[in-house]
Amino acid sequence: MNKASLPFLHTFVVAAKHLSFTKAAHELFLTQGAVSQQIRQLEQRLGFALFLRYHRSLELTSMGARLALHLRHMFSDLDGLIEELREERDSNIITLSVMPSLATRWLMPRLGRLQERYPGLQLRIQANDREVNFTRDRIDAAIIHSHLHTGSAYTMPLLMDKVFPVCSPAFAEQNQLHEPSDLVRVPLINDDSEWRFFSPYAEWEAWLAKANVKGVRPSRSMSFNRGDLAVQAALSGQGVALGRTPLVMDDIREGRLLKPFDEIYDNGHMYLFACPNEFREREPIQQVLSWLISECQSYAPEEALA
Amino acid sequence: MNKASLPFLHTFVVAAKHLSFTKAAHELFLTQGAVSQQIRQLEQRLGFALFLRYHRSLELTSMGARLALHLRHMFSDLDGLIEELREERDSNIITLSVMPSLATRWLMPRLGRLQERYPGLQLRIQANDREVNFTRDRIDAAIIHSHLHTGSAYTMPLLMDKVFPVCSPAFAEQNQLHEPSDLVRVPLINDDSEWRFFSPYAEWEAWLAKANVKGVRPSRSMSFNRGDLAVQAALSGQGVALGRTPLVMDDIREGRLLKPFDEIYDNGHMYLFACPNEFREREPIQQVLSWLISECQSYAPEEALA
DNA sequence: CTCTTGCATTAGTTTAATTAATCCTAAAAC
DNA sequence: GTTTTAGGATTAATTAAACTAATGCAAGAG
Repeated sequence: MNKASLPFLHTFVVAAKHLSFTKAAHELFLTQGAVSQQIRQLEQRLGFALFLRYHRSLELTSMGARLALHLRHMFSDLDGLIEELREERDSNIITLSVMPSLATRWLMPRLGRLQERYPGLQLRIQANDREVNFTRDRIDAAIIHSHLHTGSAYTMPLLMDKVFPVCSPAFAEQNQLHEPSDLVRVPLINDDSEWRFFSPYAEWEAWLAKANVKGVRPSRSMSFNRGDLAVQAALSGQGVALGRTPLVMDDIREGRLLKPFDEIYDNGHMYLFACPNEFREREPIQQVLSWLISECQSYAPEEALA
Repeated sequence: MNKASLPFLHTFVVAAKHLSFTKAAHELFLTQGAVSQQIRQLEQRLGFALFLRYHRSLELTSMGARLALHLRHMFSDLDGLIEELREERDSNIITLSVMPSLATRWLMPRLGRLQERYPGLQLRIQANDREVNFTRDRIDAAIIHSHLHTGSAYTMPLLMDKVFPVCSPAFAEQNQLHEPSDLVRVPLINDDSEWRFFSPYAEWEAWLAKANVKGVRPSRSMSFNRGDLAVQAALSGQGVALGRTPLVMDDIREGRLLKPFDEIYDNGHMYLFACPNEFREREPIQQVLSWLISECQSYAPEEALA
């Protein structure tokens, strides 16, 4: 295939539709001669005939017919995609990908304020555990859990992700939790949503090491594959869960959860806003981001967990 | 989509591959400026950006990335099809579509002589009941069963298709079949491969009417959905089948089947060779056709059934 | 601070497609 | 049988477009 032949293919499709160079020329705002020449050149380059020329009529060869069919679909698919991409550009609907745990325990309770601030904004939340891929997925932006910089996308830090045990106030009272070594006596609730197969208890182990606790085996505990379920279990007094700041800050501030020890394990991760570089300037993206930032500042985790 | 943008799409794919206008220009034997302009124009016409330009590097926008992906597949599919069509043109392998009944009872026994005559010829028989469609199917030629002219393809009559009862000699003897009305006493074998739902016994009824036989109900007989099976049943003495000339001529000539009555029903159909007009001149098609014609002449049904 | 690299831009050139006019053929009309 | 007509082929001349080459610019490397 020669690149130069490409526009001729369009002419060919039109000619094949009409089975007439004259009519095709009219549709394409060309002269009959131009169409005739384009088709002739195309046939030369392809190496096979597309039309059978009769007295005053044309017929597609079987190759020509198959090529025309293919091209019709090709062009309409291409038009479809371009139309789709154009609509995307104009759309006010932002699709935001968020991890399910953060979505339920942090984003959802706050979404009302976003609507208050930007009533025209249409946000679609896509709760998803997969790592985001802006090329593959139809996503405008995401809140990701990662180190500072990730790939080529634009990122903006939102929330520090620190890790520490939490439980319900009643549970702490009942089990006399005063110092980390008291954990030996109680059920530990684990969140294995990340690194599930490689090292499901890594965070507990890291925290226990930091707190210098020996002899506690997190593996005897109950385990959930979603962070919010682990918190939920702690809330209902099932045991001690390892909370991450954003997932438990509201509950701690409002007294439903308790942070019985001071030790904090900082895994170096954070929650980041991310979007393709070229989306950074889009108004609805800016609105979402500026709202997220103000939301994170006014309810800073440090404050809540002091 | 503008027709004029089409060649630019190719440039875009190459530029997206290299993420460099300079390298793309090199691959395309153009200057860097030409690529730059093409991409700019393309972006204008599409209405959205394809690349993010940085200091000394490019990045695809998410729209650009999706478009590039689509186009890569599109071009490779197109190349694939064109390659396929070219191979077809050069190929010596002829695919001939034939109805299964004619294939087994007429064509197969003769194919040896074709190989003798044209040892280099490669023939692929595609036994198929569907009506052929040279645009849809990958078929070079066909033997069809029809009236004289059919559509726009090139056709050449091969064999008259006349219809008359046949049975094995032993069966005729046993059942004393002398005149058509004797059929009242014996099982009739039906071939409902055509018109199965509309009027499965049409041909028997037509023949019986022609022979002026009353009171014979073909519907009580056994029925096959393939003409060759009906003949096979007659050969093995199951009853009287309605033979069509080409399917039974060999068996009659060699005494395995008998034509007990003189009446013949001519349904106006015939077996025709058919191929797309543009294939008429291809050497292997000519060989097949000339062999078919000579085969039909040297073993003319009239002769065999005199 | 200078050099290099790579994209953008522009005016000018070159290439290629398009037109317009004519030719040709076969079918339809007369 | 002759004429007319319709539609594709062909050609030289025109026009439009793409491309080049040169320059500018900005950022990162040395």
